[in-house]
Amino acid sequence: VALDPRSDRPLYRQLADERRRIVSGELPPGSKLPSETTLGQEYGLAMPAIRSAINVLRSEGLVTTERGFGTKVRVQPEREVVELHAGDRVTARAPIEDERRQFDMDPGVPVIVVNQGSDERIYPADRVELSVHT
Amino acid sequence: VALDPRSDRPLYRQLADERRRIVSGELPPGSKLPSETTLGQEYGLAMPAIRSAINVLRSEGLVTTERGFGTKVRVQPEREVVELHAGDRVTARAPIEDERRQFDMDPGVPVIVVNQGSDERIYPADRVELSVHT
DNA sequence: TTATATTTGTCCGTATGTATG
DNA sequence: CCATACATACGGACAAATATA
Repeated sequence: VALDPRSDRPLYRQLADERRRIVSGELPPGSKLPSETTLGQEYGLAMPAIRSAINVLRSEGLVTTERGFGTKVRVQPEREVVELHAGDRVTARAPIEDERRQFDMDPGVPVIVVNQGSDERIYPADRVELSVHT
Repeated sequence: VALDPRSDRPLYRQLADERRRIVSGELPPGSKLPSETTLGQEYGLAMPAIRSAINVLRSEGLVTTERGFGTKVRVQPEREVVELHAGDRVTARAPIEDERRQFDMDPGVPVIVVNQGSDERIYPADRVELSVHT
């Protein structure tokens, strides 16, 4: 909780280290973070530093932010099991804006791309688990 | 190239639409973008808007930025083919900072997680292509 | 080697708009 | 209607890394 201004690490990255509390489950999915102004007062930082830290957590898919409401720990959706078949090739990447809109994806969530021959299927990575048939 | 200040879409997102030039290949991997100050003059925007637009492209894995040098179209590494086996389960997500450092990953690149039983393997998504054995 | 200019990184402060409750 | 909260955009300042002369 103590930020060190003399450290080489920028303050907003030190603040983003509070992700420990999310990863560990101390802050459960759906729980609300303090507002940006509150965080600014608590840590003695101005808006830009606070927003940069939250941006880091958002790009890591750990939190979601809604305008006029606030930032909360992201709730993961149910995963649908998708069977892979012989010859399938799988990659993943960040979606471009069109794909994020099309699939209504949260920031920080990748897409999984499955190719078979010339056929290509795209899935939001947080809504599927690919499984190799036994 | 024409930004519309009266549009509902924020200026930095309109500017990020220039990603077309990267996706289409008009700007090939490795090519350098104009500096932030140059872009600001060209589009009549101040630094924050320019930086926000570049942030979007960076989080989409389309460009990389080096301090003191500038921003260039990201060069994709070679992909190693990794064979999947019966019972493997595959997901993908954004890496947290520790993982990005550990694997020396560019911003905007996800990790692919392969589980088999209690065993878990993690790969940088831009350096592998998973393949289901025929 | 040294020095300088360029370029991005990291903060601050402020103002206005818009969505939510 | 009002208060709260985030989104967008402007401005400035200094530091650090890189490239160039």
